[in-house]
Amino acid sequence: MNATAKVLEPRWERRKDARPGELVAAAMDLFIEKGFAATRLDDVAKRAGVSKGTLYLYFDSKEDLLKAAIREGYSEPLHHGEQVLASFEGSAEDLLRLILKMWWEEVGATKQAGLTKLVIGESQNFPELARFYHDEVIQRAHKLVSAAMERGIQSGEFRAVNLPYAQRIACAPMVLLMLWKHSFACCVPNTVDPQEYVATHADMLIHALKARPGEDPGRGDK
Amino acid sequence: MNATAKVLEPRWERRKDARPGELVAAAMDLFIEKGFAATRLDDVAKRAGVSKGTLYLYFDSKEDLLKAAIREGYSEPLHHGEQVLASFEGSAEDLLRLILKMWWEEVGATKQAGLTKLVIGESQNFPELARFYHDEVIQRAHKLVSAAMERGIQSGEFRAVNLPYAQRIACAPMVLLMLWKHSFACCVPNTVDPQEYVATHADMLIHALKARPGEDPGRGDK
DNA sequence: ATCCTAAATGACTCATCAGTCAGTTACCCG
DNA sequence: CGGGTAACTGACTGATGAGTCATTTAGGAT
Repeated sequence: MNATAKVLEPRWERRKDARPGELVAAAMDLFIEKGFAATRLDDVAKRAGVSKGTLYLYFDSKEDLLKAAIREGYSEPLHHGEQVLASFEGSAEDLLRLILKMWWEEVGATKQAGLTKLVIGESQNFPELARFYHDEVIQRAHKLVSAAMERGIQSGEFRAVNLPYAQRIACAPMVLLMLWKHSFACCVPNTVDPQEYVATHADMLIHALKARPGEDPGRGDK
Repeated sequence: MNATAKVLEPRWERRKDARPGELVAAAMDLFIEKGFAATRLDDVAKRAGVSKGTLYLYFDSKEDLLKAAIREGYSEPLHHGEQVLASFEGSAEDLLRLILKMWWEEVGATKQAGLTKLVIGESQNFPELARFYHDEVIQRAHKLVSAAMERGIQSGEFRAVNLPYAQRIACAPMVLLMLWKHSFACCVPNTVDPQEYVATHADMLIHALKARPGEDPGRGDK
């Protein structure tokens, strides 16, 4: 070392405000990369540039850290989707296509998509986490898609499908593509082009929903 | 027990042929119930009525045991599906509806559905397992659905959709319902009726696929 | 009856890691 | 400048569970 180092270089800094965010970011990366059980809190702390003790100054437990990562990862794209829904002025078809496109661009294509897999995998071990994810993420996403479809049904653009189920079925291919990307995609590369997948899904969905003169209107009030 | 017991009752029996099957059955139950990491091999052995040492006479490792459980769980329903496909004589619509119905009855509604979740969750930690599942289960299921859709396209009953993608999109809601049942269903009960879900999916899918006179026959582009 | 061997046992090792806490030190305030 | 405090450290504990292996014994062979 040099002469100044032993005097000036502090071994660490006090950064109370920045720590939680840095820890959550590190945790998100590692949870997504390795899975929940296989991620060591020592590694999370190291990546965030602190020791494990510091981690426990800001989070109660490993589960608490995961919950924070989920909240962090999904709140923004969901908020964006809700804004678009509120302000969009166009056909229900275009709205639905836009929502699917945004879903992929802002969640599916990002690393956050991996969080979905985590939650599904850990839901048995952490029921409270599952409930949290259900209420804060799934419900909001479902409301978005429901609202777009409902708009089309009201205007007569779509058939009167059984909304709570049709809406789930509209979401399923998007969720499964996210899961695919974080499970089989690495073992079996280049099998799915997300662009084409989402485009095909949107087309099939619209085709399934569009009202056509002289046809059965759907099974809406089953 | 009785007077003869102390002489005649053996502490254990030699049952070389029956052990592997019993161990796999026990492992499947516990893996599905608790997840892979949370399942202790001591418990698997206990449920199968043997000690952990015996387990290692028949399986190399915990991963090996999981692989055996997967092979055991899916080979029969897949085989049944392939038989039906080969012998079915009817419209492509009816074939597709039948396949979805069988999928739910023979896999989705049974405990085996939980294995899908396991594999997705552990795919990062065990890439070889992921590849195995992809080749032995996913590929075969995809071929089934593809073949049914292809039949409809050939006969002019269905539109000429982008088959590799449309087929994935047809499977996605089924897979996601299986995952739902083994993740959020226990925390948020009674939200989804599988019968109605599968019925709605089948209707939407057929609606999306059916060729109609005077409409664009092709890939649903605008 | 008794020998032989392989099926079965279960106590053991050893590595892992979440969570703790007594001690250390940056940095603010007077 | 030098005291106080709260941010930070990292060695430690305690629990857990996969995988091992020396020992026991069932049960067929002779």
